[in-house]
Amino acid sequence: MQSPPSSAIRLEPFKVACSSCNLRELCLPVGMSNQQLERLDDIVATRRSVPRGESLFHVGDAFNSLYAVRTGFFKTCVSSEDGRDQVTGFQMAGELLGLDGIGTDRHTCDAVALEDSQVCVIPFHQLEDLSRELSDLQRHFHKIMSREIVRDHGVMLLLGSMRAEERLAAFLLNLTQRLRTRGFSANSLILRMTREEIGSYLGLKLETVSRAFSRFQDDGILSVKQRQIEVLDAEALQRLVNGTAC
Amino acid sequence: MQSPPSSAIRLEPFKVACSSCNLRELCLPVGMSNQQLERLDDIVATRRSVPRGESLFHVGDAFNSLYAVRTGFFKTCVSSEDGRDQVTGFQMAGELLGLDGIGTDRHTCDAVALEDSQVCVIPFHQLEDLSRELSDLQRHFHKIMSREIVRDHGVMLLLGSMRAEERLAAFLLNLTQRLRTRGFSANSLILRMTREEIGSYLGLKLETVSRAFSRFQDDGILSVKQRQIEVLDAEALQRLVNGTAC
DNA sequence: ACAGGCGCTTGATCCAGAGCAAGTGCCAAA
DNA sequence: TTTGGCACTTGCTCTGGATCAAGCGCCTGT
Repeated sequence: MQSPPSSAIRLEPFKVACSSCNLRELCLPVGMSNQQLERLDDIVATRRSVPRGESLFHVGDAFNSLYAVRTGFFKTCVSSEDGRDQVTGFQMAGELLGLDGIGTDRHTCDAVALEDSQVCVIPFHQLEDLSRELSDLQRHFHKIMSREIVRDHGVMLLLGSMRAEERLAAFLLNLTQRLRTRGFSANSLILRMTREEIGSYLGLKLETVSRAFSRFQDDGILSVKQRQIEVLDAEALQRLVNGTAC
Repeated sequence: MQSPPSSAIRLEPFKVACSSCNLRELCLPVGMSNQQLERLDDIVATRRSVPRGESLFHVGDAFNSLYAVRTGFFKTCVSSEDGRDQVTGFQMAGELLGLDGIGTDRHTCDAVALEDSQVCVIPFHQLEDLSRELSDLQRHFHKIMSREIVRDHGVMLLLGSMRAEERLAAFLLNLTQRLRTRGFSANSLILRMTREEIGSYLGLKLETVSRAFSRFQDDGILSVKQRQIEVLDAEALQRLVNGTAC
């Protein structure tokens, strides 16, 4: 069950500090005082680089740490015994990876870097120890887990009841929303994933995703040049998600 | 946003005790010592009865407590602005409700009793306080949240990549598995939910669910009499889920 | 015992998205 | 610069499940 240590693993020796990280308003430290942040710095001691295409962890790997994305972009995917594959999420800077492993002490999904990425390693048992001391940290960690559950429910709603174009619209709005939070333009984005990965996430085939992109372009909602997307009419996307545009 | 206090609310005045509950091996107390259990008893002080068809909480309700199902059966559902509805789960004895509310201090789904039910009320902030003292409790609570995330990923896999009959087979196997854990027969079960609710959970229309049941009956996999189901060939269900039966 | 209604089944038709196939465009390696 | 391959697009056909419609059966309340 144990994967061989990946050649991708590179531990960075230099000092890592949540307290001086420009993601501290997005990441695990949200809402913590400087004093508390120093305690967190003590346990988040290492970073790890993951080149594009490599895995941060695999299904079945022993679970020891959570990972906070510092730079780059990941997908997580689960697969059934017979090889069916499902992308369960895409993670960008400031988001946590590895929550799936807590329940069984083994990771239950693969986390794959979609571009050269760097993560902060958060040894989980130390995080638990520290969160017994710092109630702000404890509370925030619980909120992060809960929000992941709520996010998953949103994806279920999407998969269970939306049509192809509605799904893609919801996906694009979600992406631009998260990019905006990170200070990027709300209208221009570069997709880090293939049509097939988008399709897997949305429960569609890659051809259907491609056709939906083309349709959006024909309708003047998007400009699509391969993975370079310009959102020309965000309200139209929103109307699609709301089902108003039928 | 606040729902009026439901006529369904009935607080039970008598003593509640996790330490003597026959669900303690399934529920929040898993793995706790007797001494620790007494501390938990102190905060889980009340029960609440929820008659069939009534809600334990609604979307938008203030979040204060988690609820452990003591008896009965619930569904949780989310809905989008335009009224699309999605059942996100079914909960039976020993399972927790309300984890969705932690992230925003508001519930993000409705929890509806599908039969007359009783839940234990677990004031969340007291649970957080106590779990800062009892690392076993803390660890177990984290595992519960993580498993919920993993469960949700499984549902995404189902919704994203399985065919109708495979979905129903997976659903039935999951139900019988959970019933078995609770000491019930693995082969005979009474569904507490309608075809429409099953369909919503599985991303199918009620007619499709009904047809799949009929098909399973024709194939000798199930005996179906309305909501009374006999599993005649569990291996066939398993093969369907594995995709082996194509 | 009876009536009413809801939940369920089943048949017939329709259609969104899957599946298949061919062709294009872009990037990377030789 | 050329070549190969992968990602993507697009057209055509097919099909699983949705939709529409009719009828049945089983509770529940009177």
